[in-house]
Amino acid sequence: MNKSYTKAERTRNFIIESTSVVFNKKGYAGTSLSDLTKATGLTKGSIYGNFENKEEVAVAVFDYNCSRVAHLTSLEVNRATTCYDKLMAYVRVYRTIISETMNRGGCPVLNTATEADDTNGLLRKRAANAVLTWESDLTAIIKKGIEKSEFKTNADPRKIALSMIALIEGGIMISKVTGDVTSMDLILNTVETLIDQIER
Amino acid sequence: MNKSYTKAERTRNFIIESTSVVFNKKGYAGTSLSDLTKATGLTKGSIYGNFENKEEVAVAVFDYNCSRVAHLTSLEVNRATTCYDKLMAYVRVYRTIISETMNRGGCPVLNTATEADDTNGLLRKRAANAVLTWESDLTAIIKKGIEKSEFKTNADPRKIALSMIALIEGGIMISKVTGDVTSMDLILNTVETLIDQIER
DNA sequence: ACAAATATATACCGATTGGTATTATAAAAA
DNA sequence: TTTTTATAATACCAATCGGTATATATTTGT
Repeated sequence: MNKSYTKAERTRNFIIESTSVVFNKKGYAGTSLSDLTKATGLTKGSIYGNFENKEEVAVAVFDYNCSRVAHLTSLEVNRATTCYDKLMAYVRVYRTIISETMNRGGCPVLNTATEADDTNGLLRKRAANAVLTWESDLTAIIKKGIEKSEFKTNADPRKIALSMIALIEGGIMISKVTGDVTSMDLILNTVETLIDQIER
Repeated sequence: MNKSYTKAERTRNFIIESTSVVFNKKGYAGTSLSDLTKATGLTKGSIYGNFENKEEVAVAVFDYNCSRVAHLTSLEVNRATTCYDKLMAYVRVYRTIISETMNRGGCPVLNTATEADDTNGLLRKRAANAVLTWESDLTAIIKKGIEKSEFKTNADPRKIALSMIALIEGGIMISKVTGDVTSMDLILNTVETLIDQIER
């Protein structure tokens, strides 16, 4: 009975997965229902049988796109033992996934944040939450690093956390729009320097 | 005869100025012709008498929005005498205009880059060019600073330039989506540190 | 295997999209 | 001031938009 996914659940996931790239590339306003039927091979009726409206698909897709990155990140962060290495894990992850990220339309957080901040409250809140969660994850690591005397006591956790996020997101934007991955590489070097500088 | 602007030129500029915010907030795909008639008080016929299509308005608006920031920046940069102070001028400018930038829908380069990179070649190229120009402006200042022995000889101009841009653009995204200006403030502190560290 | 329940496809809806002739009006040149 | 030219408004176009009611398959529990 509940040993397997129901048909609806599988279709729902299928819709989410097969529209995840088109939504991330074209954005919420730029993606039409016909884009969704084209990407899935399903009809409008089938999509609206599993989702209330276009917005609900977009939100589910945003969550999915974020969870993909979050999964890879937590995998690498949890593997690291020291706080220093946990911070460096973020750099490693983004060095690894930058090419794939660019092929999939860029960072979903950046894309959704810039599109939705003035147009769609639901998506804006979702993107804001992703940023704030990321920030608190990083500050937690830095604070613990200070406690464990890995990091200097005068390090500003929020400043470091926000600067890391800004560098990574800004770097994706630059590399993506210019089509030059070396930009991201140099910017990630700066992130490493930033981390090195709070080491005791 | 050419002492004043022709009617068409004035209308063109009027359309650009009065749609500059709505385009920056809603994006290219999200802005409809009816948004343009609403913002201008003009009719479709009038707009299409001065522009070929919606894309041409969007491109002109992008140029206008960029020139606004570029003007303020060059004013502050040209006032500065040392290369160190020229770099710091960027921080001063963004500290000053962050609130207004947020009210006007965010940074046009960031917005256009993230929306157009996979959807609109013309706008993508425009945004890419804005980033590359900004990069070369900054690297020129840093290189000159190295020549003049203001900056360390081992400073990597492109790395510093790209990191400054990434921090500023990422900072705008974070502050805008979370509605918290203090984020941008802390991130601009990191930009200052970055500049301080290449000083001899 | 068979009903009941669920999921998908078909066909349609009014509204809005970007865009265009054509008509009316206002500005420039004579 | 009149005539010519350039500009703006009106009215319209097919296509597409997001969304829905209904009919048809397809799962699912029995």
